[in-house]
Amino acid sequence: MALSTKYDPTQVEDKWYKMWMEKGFFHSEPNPDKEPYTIVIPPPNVTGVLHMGHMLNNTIQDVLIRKARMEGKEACWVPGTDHASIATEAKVVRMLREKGISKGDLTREEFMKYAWEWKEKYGGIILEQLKKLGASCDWERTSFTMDEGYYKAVINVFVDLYKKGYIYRGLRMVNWDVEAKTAVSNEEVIYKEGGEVSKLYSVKYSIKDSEDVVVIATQRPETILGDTAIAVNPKDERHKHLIGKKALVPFINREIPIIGDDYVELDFGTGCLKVTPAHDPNDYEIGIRHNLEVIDTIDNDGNLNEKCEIPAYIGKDRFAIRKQIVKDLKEAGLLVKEEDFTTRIGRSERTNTVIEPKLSLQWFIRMKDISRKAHAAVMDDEVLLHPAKFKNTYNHWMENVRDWCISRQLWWGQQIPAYYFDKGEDDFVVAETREEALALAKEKSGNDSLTADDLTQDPDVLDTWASSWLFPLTVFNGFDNGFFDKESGRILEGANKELDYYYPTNTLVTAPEILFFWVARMIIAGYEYKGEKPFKDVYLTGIVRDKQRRKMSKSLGNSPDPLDLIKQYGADGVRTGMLFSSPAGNDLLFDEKLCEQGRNFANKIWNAFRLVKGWEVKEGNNPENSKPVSWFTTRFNQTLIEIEDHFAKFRISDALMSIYKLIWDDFCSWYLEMIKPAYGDPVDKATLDQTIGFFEELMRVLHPFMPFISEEIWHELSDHSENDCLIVAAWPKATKVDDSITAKAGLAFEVITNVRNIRNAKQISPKESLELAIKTVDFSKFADFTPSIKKLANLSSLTETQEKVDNAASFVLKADEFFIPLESAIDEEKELEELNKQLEYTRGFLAGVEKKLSNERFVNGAPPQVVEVEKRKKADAEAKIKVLEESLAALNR
RNA sequence: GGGCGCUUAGCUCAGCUGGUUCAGAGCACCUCGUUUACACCGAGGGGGUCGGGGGUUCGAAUCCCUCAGCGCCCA
Repeated sequence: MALSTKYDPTQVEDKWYKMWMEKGFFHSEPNPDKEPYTIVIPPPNVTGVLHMGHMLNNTIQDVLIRKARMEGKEACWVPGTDHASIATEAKVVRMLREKGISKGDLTREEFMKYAWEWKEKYGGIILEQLKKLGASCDWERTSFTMDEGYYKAVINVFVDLYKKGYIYRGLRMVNWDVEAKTAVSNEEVIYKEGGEVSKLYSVKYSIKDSEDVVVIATQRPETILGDTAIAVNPKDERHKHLIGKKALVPFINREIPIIGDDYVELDFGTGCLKVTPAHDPNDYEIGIRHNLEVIDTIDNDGNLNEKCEIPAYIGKDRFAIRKQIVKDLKEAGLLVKEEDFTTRIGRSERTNTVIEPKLSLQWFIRMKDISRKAHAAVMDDEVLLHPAKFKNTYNHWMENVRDWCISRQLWWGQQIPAYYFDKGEDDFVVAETREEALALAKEKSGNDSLTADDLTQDPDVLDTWASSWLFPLTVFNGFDNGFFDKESGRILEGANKELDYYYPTNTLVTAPEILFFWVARMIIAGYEYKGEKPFKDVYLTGIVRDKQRRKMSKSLGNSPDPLDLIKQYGADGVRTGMLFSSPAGNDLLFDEKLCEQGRNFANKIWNAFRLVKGWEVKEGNNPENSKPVSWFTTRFNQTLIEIEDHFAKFRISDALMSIYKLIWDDFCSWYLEMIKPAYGDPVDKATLDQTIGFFEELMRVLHPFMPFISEEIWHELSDHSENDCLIVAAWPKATKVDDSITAKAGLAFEVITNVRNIRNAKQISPKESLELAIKTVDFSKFADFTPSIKKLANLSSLTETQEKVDNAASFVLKADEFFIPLESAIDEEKELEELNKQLEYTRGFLAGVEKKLSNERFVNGAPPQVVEVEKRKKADAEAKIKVLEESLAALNR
């Protein structure tokens, strides 16, 4: 059999993924005999394609779920996608525009048809791509946040929260596009680089019952008529005497208070700020702080309305009025100054029109009470955040939790189930269906003649997070009929087999940037509806950045295509590369070299497999190999314990590094070299069986990280029946082993390294065998590994000596002296130099230890074992110094 | 402006409640090597007074104070 010296993942990976799918290894059903282990995927946006963040995130989830599966748990990883209302709607609108269709020309139903078509076409891309990565999701459970059942769940919850009094309508500043006559999200507002040229006007307001005036600076004089205060900084010596007085709005002479507020910057404009709560987000905040009146003078189409109180302005465009009012102010002698000014102006991505900040009625969830349990859960470690530093951040957010605005002026999403039966602010009802709404509306209005046609459903949809916060409940149909009790507003216990079995899930793996948007809210929903946390552990990954620390993004073009990477390095290589440098919560500075390292690792494993597979076998055993075998058994078990510890602490990259070193260093560099038969010789059956056994154990431990190559080698190493796949093989359990052998092996390795070092220093070929003589009081301690030392250091003999050996290279370990006789004369000069260097270092070391030991307070104060260690260090150093001094004396003779 | 966090080898980072994991790992680097599983490799090696200063302690990368620089979140 001629196996390639290079491992080729392309064939192997597709083959095994297909096989795993066919055999249904990914699928889970509730099984009372097994402990469940559940992960719900952070559902990727339907608009997206796979990016490096997904790669990292899903690799970690796959590692966890595969390990759990091997541990014999009922492992269930639920995949899904998120409808991402803003992003998706923007994409669909753009797609339509390219076709020459404007959203405004479509009915809601027509638009939704296009949107669904778009979703069907592109919405599953990421999930398909995840399969290339090896993600072992239970694809039969794939969920989408706008699925029929999911949609209903979201509506159920809205109605329920409304009934419980958590939902209310309130004012909020939105970005209003006066041309499209719609609110747009922050993401859809474009700010031109470097700002836009505008003017800053200084305008005189008179002060009531006084000859004084106050001069304010404004960019938007057309909003003067909506002013409800003038603010100055209370620290401002120039103006603070004005606080408490009243100013008069130009032309209409409305009295407005002069207030003090820190928001006002002393050196901007005149230091006096006109406050127009209806037309500026900051002014709105000031308005709330000072309880100011809100006067909305601009209509939805951008024209001034009757609230401006000046008939000549009513019905005219805001920018026309800006010109007009500047002229009027000038004529009235109220305009003090007019200067050029560069400012940040937001324009609508869709229409390029200047965004009008506009107050509108939105839906909110009152957060304080509903989040109380979720807050405590994290603080009390009921839900564990990894790394724990995020507990602080979480605490801070929860303590200052703000009400959540859940309405969005969009169509793609769950339409808010509120129905208006008249124009008044309170003339609405909330119900799951129009029929129920009608009944409620009749009752509320007292008008029994209302018909379904008289009801108008709120056109807005819910924030996407207001659906995805239900994800861990909804993927198990938590709100379906029969499972959700509408009276109590609780999910029933014992009714839903799946939810009862899988919930709470075990681990959530996600990015810290959505700790509040998503994670906190899932915890809130979990306690509100199930009375139980949604997950036990939250693993927060870092952000994948490029080498310049920039976040990898498509728009920057600094992100490699993950599928290209997989083609180049194999999924195993890329997974390993992602994990190599990603401690929890730390950003990952991605470098393709990491994937290369992963690929090289796969190749290393492959070649170890080729070696073992290539040996001829003879019956019997080889006693010389028994110590190497016990040594590796010990190393394996020690490492396994280490790995379990890393996993318990969610240190996935450390766990991987432990395996990496176990395979590369311990198994390949030491163990295989020790038991390897001479070229052309067969291996004895006992050693081969042991070695194959080790290899299989290594593949088990490797499998969660590199599922493909491990599965491939598993089947090639020995005969496994068709269903005996590594993916469902048992995870090894650490057993108690003899640790003393590692010290003996360690000594042997040290000897080998020193001999090799001498070879290197003296330019002696590894092919040339050497003799080694040891001057020691206990020669027997080398016995166990003598064959290994001879083999790996290429020694023709290893003997004990009572005397120093002349004309030999030498080295010292503790009190033992090692001699390698050389044919050519040794360079005494160099030898002296080397010995002196070592002596100097050891004397310095000894001095330090002695200083410590002569300190009475150390000897009395430190724990006995610490003092003991120092004493041993002292003895070792003294012995070594003695040997070194003797060697020097011999050389100087 | 409020809050959180970071600074350890050229790079990316470990280092939990102070003392044998105490100065570490991986990568990169340097020297030698086409030897018989692997050059996607092997053998060996160099490199940091743990951001600066002060303090607590017998003992500090680790605890406290302070200064400097950086990052993130919220406004």
